[in-house]
Order: sequence, then C-alpha cells, then structure tokens
Amino acid sequence: MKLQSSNIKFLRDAAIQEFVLECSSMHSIMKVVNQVAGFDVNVLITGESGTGKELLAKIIHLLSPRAVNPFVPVNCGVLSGLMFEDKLFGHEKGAFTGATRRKKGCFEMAHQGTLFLDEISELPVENQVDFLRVLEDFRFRRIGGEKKIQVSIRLISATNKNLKSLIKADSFREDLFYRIQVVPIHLPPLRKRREAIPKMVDQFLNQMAAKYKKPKPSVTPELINIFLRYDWPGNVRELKNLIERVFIVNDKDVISPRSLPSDFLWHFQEPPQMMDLAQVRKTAETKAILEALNRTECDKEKTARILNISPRTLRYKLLKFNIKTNRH
Amino acid sequence: MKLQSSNIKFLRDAAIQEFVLECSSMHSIMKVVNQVAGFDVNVLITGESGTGKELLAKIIHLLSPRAVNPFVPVNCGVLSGLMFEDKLFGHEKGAFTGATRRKKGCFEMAHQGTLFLDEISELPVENQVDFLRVLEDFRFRRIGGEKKIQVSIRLISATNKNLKSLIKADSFREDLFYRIQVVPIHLPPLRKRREAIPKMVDQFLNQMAAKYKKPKPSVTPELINIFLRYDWPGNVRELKNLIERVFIVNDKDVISPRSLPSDFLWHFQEPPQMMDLAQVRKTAETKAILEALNRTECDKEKTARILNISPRTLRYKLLKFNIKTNRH
DNA sequence: CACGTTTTGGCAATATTTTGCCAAAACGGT
DNA sequence: ACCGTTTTGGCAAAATATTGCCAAAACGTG
Repeated sequence: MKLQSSNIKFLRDAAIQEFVLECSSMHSIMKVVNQVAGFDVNVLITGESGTGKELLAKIIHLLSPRAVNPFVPVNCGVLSGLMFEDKLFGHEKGAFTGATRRKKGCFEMAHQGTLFLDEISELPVENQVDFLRVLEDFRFRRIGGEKKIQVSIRLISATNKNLKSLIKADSFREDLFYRIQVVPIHLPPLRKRREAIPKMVDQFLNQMAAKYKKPKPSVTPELINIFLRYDWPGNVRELKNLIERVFIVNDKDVISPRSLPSDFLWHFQEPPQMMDLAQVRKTAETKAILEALNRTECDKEKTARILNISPRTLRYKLLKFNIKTNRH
Repeated sequence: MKLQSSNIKFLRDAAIQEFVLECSSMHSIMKVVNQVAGFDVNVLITGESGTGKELLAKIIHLLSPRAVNPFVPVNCGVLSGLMFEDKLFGHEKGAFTGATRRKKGCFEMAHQGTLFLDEISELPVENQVDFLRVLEDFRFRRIGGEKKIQVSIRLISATNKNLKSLIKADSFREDLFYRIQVVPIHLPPLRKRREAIPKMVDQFLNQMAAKYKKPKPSVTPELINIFLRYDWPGNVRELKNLIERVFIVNDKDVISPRSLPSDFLWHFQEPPQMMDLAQVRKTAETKAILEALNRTECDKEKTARILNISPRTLRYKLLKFNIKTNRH
C-alpha cells in the first residue's frame, strides 16, 4: 500500500510537530534524524517506555525516500519461536496445520519501506541467529517455501533496555546488536524536558478537540504547575493519555487540578509546596523592614540603621517591595 | 594673666584633637575656624547643649593672636539686670551697698583677649540695649564710675536656641543679633556624627587614665555598639561624663555593657534588636533550603526545582551558607 | 514669597548573585 | 580496571543589588 505524497507531507509535519515542541534536546535529535533519513542505515532508538520511540521511527521513515512505501511495526515482545518467524517471514499454504493459504510476513510487507522492531530486546535468543542471517542480505524463504525472496528494507529497532547489559548476560547477541545499531538515537524521559509540557498539553488538547468534536478548554496555571512537578514515569504517552481521560469527562471550559482523576492526584497526596526562594527572601525582608519602621515610628534613618543598610538602600527596597510609609 | 607660648601650643593641640577626631563634618568646621581665628570678627556658635561650643570658642581663641591673653567665659543665663552689668562692667568702690572695693568686670578682664558669652539667648532684654551700645566701640564705665574705659575684645557668643525665633518673639534684639554674628558656626549633635564615638571613647579613657592615675581599660564591641545606638541628647558632654563615671567605679581591665550605670541602661529597656537585613535573608534562605532538602531526601535537582533556582545556584548557596548534604 | 533644611529619586560605579557551560572528579555497575 | 553516567566546581558573562553623590523636590518657618 503506497501513500500519496500530500498525505506523506501532512503526516510528516504533524509527527514532527508533536515530536519537537520547542525542546532543545529534541532539536539536536532532529538534526541526527535529518541526516539519517536520507541513507539506508539501520537505526537503534533507545529510551524509556512512552518517550515516543515509534513516533520517531515514523518520522525517520516519512523523511526518507521510502516514505511512500509501508512502515511496518512489529512488537518483538509478544512473539516467540515459530510464531515470530511466521510473523516476519510468512508462510506458504499448507506449510503447517492452519496454513490454509499463503501469507506474507512483515519482511515482505515492508519491502522498499521501513521495518520497525519495537522492544527488540525481547527477541528470543533462539530466533536471533536466523534473524541475523536475514539481516545480512535480506533474503529469506517463507515457512514451507522453497523460493528465496529478496527484499529491500530500512530497519529501525527500538528498546527501553540496556542492550549491552543483555549482551553481557548472554540474552542478546552482540553481532546482532552491531547489525541493528548503525546509528543510535537516545530519547530523554519527559522529566528531563519539562519545558515542553505546556506546549504538549496545548497540542494534545487540540488533538482531542478535533478528535472528539468538542470545544477545547483552557488550562489553569496551577494545573500546569502540577504537571511540571510530576516525574512522568510513563513519559509522553502517560501525559497524552491523562489529557485524553480528562478531556473526555470534562464539561467545563477550563481544566484545573480539580479536574484531574484521583489516581493521578494520588501522587500529590502531600502537594509539594513551591518554595520560591526569591519569594522567601522578599517576604522575610518585607517583614523585617515593616517591623523596623514600626519600631522607629517611620524614621527612615533609624530604620536603615537597625537593618544595617544604607538609607539609600532602604529607599530602594521600599520602592521595590512597594512599602508605603508616613512621612516622618 | 598671660599664657606662655608653649602652654598655648599644648592646650591648643589637645583641644583640637578632642574636637576633630576623624570626623569629616568637624574637618570642614575647622577650616572655617582657621580662617576666622586670624581676624577680630565676632563669631556666633550654635548647637545643642553639650556639643562643645565652649571648647570650640577656646580653640578659636588659642589659634588667634590673642591666644596669650585671657579667654573670659560668661554664662548669660544666670545673671540679670544689675548683676549682669556688674559682671560685665565691674564697679567702683562704694558704687552700691556691698561695693567695698573696686572690681573689674569681664570686659576689662578680657581686654586684648576673648570674651565668650555662653547662652547668649538668655541675656535679658533690658540689658541688651546697653550691651549693644558697648559692642559698638567697646567703651564703657564701671558702675558708679565716671571715667570711660576702652578695651579690645574678640567676642564669641554661643547659644543652643534659634535666635531668629527669639527675634520674632521680641525676646532678642535683631540689631544685637547681627552685631554678635558676623560668622556663624553650627555644631552638629553627636548622633549626627556617630562615627567619631569609638575614637572619643578611646580618648576620654586616655584622659581619665591620666587624670586619675589608673590603668586604661579596654572596651568591648558590644559597648561601642550600644553607644552607637544611643541618641545622646546630652551630646559629647554626656558621653564624656558617662565615661568618667564608668571609669571611676570600674575595677576590671575591660568595660562591657554590664559596666554601664543602670540609669543609662534604662534607655535600653527594650534593647533595640539589630535586625541585620543580610542576616535576615541568610536565615530565611537557609531555612527554606534545609526544608526543601529534607522533603526531597537530599535530591539536589528536585530541591532546586522546588526553590525555583538553578541547580548551579543551589550548589553555590549550599557552599555559601555552609550547608552539608548527604550525597544523593 | 523667600530661604534654609530635609527628603527624594536619578544616575552611575561597584559589589554581589545567578547561572550556563564544561572539564574533571566521583560514582556505580560489570 | 574500564566505562558510561552523574555530580561537582571553576570560570566568566549577564543579571541584579547596593549605595554614594547630588540636584531637584518637598517641607517648615518666618
């Protein structure tokens, strides 16, 4: 199934927009992506669950010459043994019980396009050898087939694990590792790029409004504040899901912390009080100044003396802190 | 009675030393004094009680060509009517009951020297006309005398009052005012020149040690601090008297606030607490930082976030305020 | 209204604080 | 011991605070 070029552009721009969102670390990643897209090199994307690995893979695909061809995702975590091979290579009719007709595997489907292997670390060891052999020249047979099939594929793998540790533990083949990782791209967790959260919230609300045909509500600064304080173990996916949940049940034109589900708010049982240090200073100074003024019956020279500051500084601070005095 | 020139120099230098004491406002006054001393102009010294008006008059006298001749002080506040005239002009034998012999008045005694009229504002109005007439040519008769006496006098007057108000209230003659004030010199109160207090204390202690032949004790910073905070309504005279009182009864080699008499300390019943504003800031910030650290279990990044400062700034402040943390 | 004194606020120089950047040090795991 | 990651502290640039100086404004008095 080929995509039309106008659709490609639309999908590509939407994906990039969601991905980047004024976040500087994303900018440097996009730089690498733009360099990589034009070459048929295999990419390994690492990052915590929910950070947008698949989205990034799609962006690379859509930026590449293979954009018009299929993007075929495969989750390596749910298959094993023969079922994995069947999924990748397909089978011929009658190859085994239940093979009532020929079926193409993902390799074939991704021909001249991109194969995305999510959770590559979950690939069973017993399948890794065969898989590796195919990656060498992208020639394979279907199960129960005799004819060799040649395909052209860009491979993008993704994992949230440390593959090197698995290699060390003999859970992952080192040669396979080097084959799938020509270019590594690491996605940082959301808590490492909090500055993008307000824009993400805005964009996800836009998406929900379009998706559900409901007006887009605004968001209170308090809500944003809570989001900024949360660590987001589920990363962008968690934020997007939460926005969706809130959006669906919300019937007001503004979303505040009250609108948040209780299981989310549970993380804030003791709402971490912001203790803005500049505000702490201002409060303490204002209090001390007022007390000294009271003691001296608004004699500024005496007040400055008590506070051990110059009269000029006192005048400066009275103005800065907007403290009114009776003329002495 | 004429003074020897070596005595003049000694007295002069001692007086100037006591007077100036590294105080900038005194320096500018001394400039005027040095200009005035060489000319026979009348000087009016104003300033609060105890500020050293008589001392300054003596300095002018000692710096003038009249230094070898008498300096004759008169307090205008204790005499009135005939007694005032008798004091100034003297009397002949038999001039009145009790005038058993001739007596010279202050004018005669001050001949070729300096006449110092302290508290000139207290001069009774009924005496002002006669007095003014004498100031025009310094010719007068003793009471009960026939012969005119001519003297040469430098007149220095002093007051702690606003003579202009008295003129308006018809308590002081305006023409007399202009006669006695050719050059005005104003002495600031001690509270306006607190920076001189530590040195004054030191010098008065030196004087007392020499006067009473006792070792000179040192002084604690706390004592100086109290002195700096007191307003000294009695000015330098009050400070000097207090030092003398303390010195006499003191038997330690150091003087502290404990050494001060209770009637002086009465002014500090509620000891004005210094509220050093920099310390207020430091205390408030330290407290906030410690609380945030406790909340985050010494996670510096989280702490910085709570405090709304950069991690680098937190590190800076931990060092500045000497706050130790367990490594996270 | 005039005038001497006190207070105020603009300005600039100086001091201090904030904070990004980055290399070195420290840490933790293998 | 090696290595990738995190933390630390030096450095400098930028931001902010402090404060002396002084002319203008305000005040109080005559």
